[in-house]
Amino acid sequence: MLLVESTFAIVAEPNRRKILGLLLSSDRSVGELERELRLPQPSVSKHLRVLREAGFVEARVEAQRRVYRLRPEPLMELDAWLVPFRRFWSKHVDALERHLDKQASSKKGTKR
Amino acid sequence: MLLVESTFAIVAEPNRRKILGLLLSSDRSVGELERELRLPQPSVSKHLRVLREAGFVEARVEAQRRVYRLRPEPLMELDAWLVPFRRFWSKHVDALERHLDKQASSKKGTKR
DNA sequence: GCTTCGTATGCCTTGACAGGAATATGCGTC
DNA sequence: GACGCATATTCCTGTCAAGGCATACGAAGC
Repeated sequence: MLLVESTFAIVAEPNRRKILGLLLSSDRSVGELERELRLPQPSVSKHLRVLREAGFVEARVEAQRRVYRLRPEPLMELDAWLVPFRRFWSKHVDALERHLDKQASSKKGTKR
Repeated sequence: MLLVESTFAIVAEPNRRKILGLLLSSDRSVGELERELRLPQPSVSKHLRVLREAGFVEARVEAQRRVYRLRPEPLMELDAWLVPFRRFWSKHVDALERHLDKQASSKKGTKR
């Protein structure tokens, strides 16, 4: 069966992050996720299983469909891990502003 | 050569998280990390290389040693990804409390 | 210039997933 | 109860990264 994957390993998978992002705005069935992500259905089901077993999502049965919804706890764990690092970089405000400037300018298409 | 690994994949590795945690309190040489983590030296060097190439750390040369120090940017990226999820769970965690407090703005209609 | 210390790199093996295809299960409809 | 739709599971395969080991490299001291 599936081995112990940390919270971090689970969100390391790009398609799983996309699933979480979609569920952020609203609950979705497997078929909806399948279409929006343009992934084969077995792939979606497998990712959902990983997410479900790790507590990221839960499913409710609705007729023949399973509608998945987001659960906050695992991502809160991830967030908690970041806390001491946030304290660290808040001491480096200059670096922070440089970083945000770069991001903003690259979004606007302004080359450095 | 090493392939491009996402920020997420990089922190998914437990030993790398330990390295980041140690560098949080103070800069450290490879040998210090090696002893504190009880890892073989090549392993430490390899993890440091991954972290360095992804911008998590940088090294300064000090005589024969290389002293590594933390850089905030990549973890800030990770933090940025979490922002919308924080908004999500803040609606859920203290939903009850907020419900009572928000009676003043009764016209808002904040249900889905 | 040889040795030693500190660190990096190369090679190899192993294991964990992700992806694809086929198949199974489960529910609703007729 | 056969069929069809929605989802889950199984099997197989390829890939890629971590770990172990040996070795290379570079600086410093003798």
